[in-house]
Amino acid sequence: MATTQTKPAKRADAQRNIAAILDAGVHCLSQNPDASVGEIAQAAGVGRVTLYGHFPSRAALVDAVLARAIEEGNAVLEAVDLSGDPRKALTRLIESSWQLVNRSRSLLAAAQSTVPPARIRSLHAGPMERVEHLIERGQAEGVFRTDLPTTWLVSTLQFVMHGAAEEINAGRIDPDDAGGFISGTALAAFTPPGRRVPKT
Amino acid sequence: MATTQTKPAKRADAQRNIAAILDAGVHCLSQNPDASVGEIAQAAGVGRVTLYGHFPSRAALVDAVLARAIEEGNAVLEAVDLSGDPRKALTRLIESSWQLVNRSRSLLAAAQSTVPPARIRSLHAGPMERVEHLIERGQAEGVFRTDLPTTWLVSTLQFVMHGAAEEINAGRIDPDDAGGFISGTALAAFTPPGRRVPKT
DNA sequence: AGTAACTCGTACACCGGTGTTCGACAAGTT
DNA sequence: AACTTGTCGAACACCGGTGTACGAGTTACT
Repeated sequence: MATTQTKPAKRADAQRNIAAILDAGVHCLSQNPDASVGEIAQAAGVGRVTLYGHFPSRAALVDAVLARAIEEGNAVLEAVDLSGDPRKALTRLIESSWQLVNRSRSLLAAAQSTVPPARIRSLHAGPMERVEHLIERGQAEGVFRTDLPTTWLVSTLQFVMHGAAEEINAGRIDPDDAGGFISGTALAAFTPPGRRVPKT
Repeated sequence: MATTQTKPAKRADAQRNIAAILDAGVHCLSQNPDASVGEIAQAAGVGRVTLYGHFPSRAALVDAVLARAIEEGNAVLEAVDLSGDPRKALTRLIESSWQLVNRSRSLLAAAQSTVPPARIRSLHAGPMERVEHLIERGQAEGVFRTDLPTTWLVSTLQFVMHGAAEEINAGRIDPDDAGGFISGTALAAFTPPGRRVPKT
């Protein structure tokens, strides 16, 4: 027994490489969801075998990459002020969120074909919860509709953000416009029937 | 000269098989976008070789399947009455559309990885145009917002429908609810800022 | 009935990706 | 300096999918 020596402590060298692989992973998979292990290893400036030394399979790699990306995104989102008028707060949240979504769009596609859906959802739990609470507060204050389930409203916001990302990627809308389009659409969509849609 | 004999007229037998392959194609690809040629052939009750006799490559097959599915959907949509109050008309159109979208969702995913994007868009031109005209009419009559581009509104509708399909497929919402959710969301999203969101 | 069109199964070559093994070598830890 | 831990490249077996070739057997047209 003595000191719980379960951790032989990875060598500094190895840690650097793991980080490089993760970086390369998010980079490659963000451009092509079907990027091969070889490509990623090469982009990381590392041998393919070395990569397998750290990640037992492609699936494990994708999982790790996704997890890190979401964790980072979650950290960014924590900085957003969600107090005050829920509509204003939502706008702020969207402004920060949609770019994250845009970047990791292709990565998510990669994950969907390798990582089990349950795992993906659990990874998304953090960010998800944040939006959900905000929307619930807005509903309680009467500025967001209650005739549709909260979860549907959350989903709707996701659809629109993901869709906007695709439109940008296809060159059909200007990235600078996206934020305004998304919040304009979401704010209107969340307005309770019978009430006026807020201006801009 | 004489009778334009460019068509040796396929044998009846062959036509039946082609139809069976197309049917099996839409069926298989709707469940798994990565369905192999072998699977499809088997589902059609046909040898793999026979399939290759009619479609030179997997890509050509997917293209044909998608084209037929869209053409059929388009025919269904033509029956929808788009006159009268644009909001009511939109509700009707959604009611007919979203189920089509739901069915061919996975098929579209299949196409996206094999058929060039330009081709996909041109296939979608028909249905797309229909929604677009309706929205434009609504904008002209002042019941739909004009502060966002028409194309964005069209896209938004698509996002929400596709998203709803995913939610159903994941078992998170009841198929019977979907139609109401989608039109409720879209109608609110299309309402001009400063005006009241229509009830139900 | 005769002929052309079509189908079928098996078998094959090919490709690209995955995951593993090996032995030589460098880099870090103590 | 000694030793453990990683790294590297090449080579390999394996898998599943695509597309082709062949030859024998059926099915539809006229």
